[in-house]
Amino acid sequence: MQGEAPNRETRTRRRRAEIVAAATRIFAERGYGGVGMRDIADEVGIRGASLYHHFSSKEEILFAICLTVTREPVEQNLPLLDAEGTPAQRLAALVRAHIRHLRLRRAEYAVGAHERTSLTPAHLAEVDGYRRRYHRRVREVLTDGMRAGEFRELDPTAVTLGMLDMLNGVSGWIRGDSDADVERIEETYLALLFDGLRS
Amino acid sequence: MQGEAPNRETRTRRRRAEIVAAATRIFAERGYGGVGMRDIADEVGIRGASLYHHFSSKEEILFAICLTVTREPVEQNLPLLDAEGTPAQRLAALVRAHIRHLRLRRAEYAVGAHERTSLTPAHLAEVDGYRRRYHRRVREVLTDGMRAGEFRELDPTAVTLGMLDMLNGVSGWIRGDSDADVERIEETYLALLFDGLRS
DNA sequence: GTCTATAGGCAGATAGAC
DNA sequence: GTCTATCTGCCTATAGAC
Repeated sequence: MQGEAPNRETRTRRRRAEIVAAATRIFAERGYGGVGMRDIADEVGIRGASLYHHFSSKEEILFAICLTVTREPVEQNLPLLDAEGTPAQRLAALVRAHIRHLRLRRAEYAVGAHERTSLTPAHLAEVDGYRRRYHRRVREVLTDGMRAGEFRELDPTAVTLGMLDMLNGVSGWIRGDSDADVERIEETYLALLFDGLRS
Repeated sequence: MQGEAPNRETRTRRRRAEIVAAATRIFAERGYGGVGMRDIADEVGIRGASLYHHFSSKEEILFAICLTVTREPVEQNLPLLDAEGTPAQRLAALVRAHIRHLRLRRAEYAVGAHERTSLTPAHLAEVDGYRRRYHRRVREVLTDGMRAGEFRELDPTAVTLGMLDMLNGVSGWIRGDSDADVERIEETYLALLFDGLRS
């Protein structure tokens, strides 16, 4: 049933999400090292010590942020590469989905890009696992397209890295732009990636 | 005269450069917040307090690092856009120069990209001034090329941002690669930017 | 689940001798 | 220019009441 009063578990989960959202905002502004647990707590409206009921450490909060920008793209965007269509069509769908997801989670992307070095080695390894999986699958589609003659023969690893750096970089400058602005970014990036600058 | 014993001023400048180099290495590894003044001093072989003879704060060291990756490209790469040749030829020269400078200073680029939020507002403004100047001049050449019909009509701002994000992203994954590897990156990126993926 | 209170440690920075 | 010694404050995390 929908619309019922949320049970205890749901309320706890909501609080967790609220903490992660608050931390994301201020980590993005001032950096992980420049933000204290008290700052996060203030933003949520509770005391610093209360955060430890939800997370065992500050780094666990950062880990949660980093996971959403590496696991979600694997789960939500990669399936588009398994759909029907030519490699170019499927890659274009992924580019669009990538930019849209990034727009939805732009602060999380910015934090993930800048603060990875503050993760514990174990957490960094897990995050990087998702990242590598994403890169590998993109590279595969590029290679498929080259074999099929749809793409020109270029170093697929360098193209994957360049393309994803270009896409992820959007999190560094995109603002709360309108849908129209985001669509223009998509069109420009697709045109640049597929057909290049030269007329 | 060359080869003379360095005077006092030169020795002091050398020490400053040594400190910046050491700080760059460990900031890149562990992040600005994860590194203490004692860590930097250890790397140089002096005591923490001695650093304050050369820099008035930890943030001043970060500022020095950030300046080298924003001022040097303006001074060394931008003049290539004023040389002879078509916009495409001049832009290609800039792309090559950008990648080569970035390779030389890859740790500095990585630190500059990740730790800008830890700069004071005044220092951030100065660093961003160079960055904006670089972006503006690149956008101008793109616009020139579009007007001349050499480039396709695309949003020049989005292309500038995408292109520079792609280039700067190289600092995140390039290792001490051979000249041949770096040249392959240059060729792949130029091909992708100018002619795109589609065969 | 949130609070008050505080432990415990570490970091940036300074003073002043050599 | 580098040292030893130290101040001062902040920050993560814990203990235990409500």
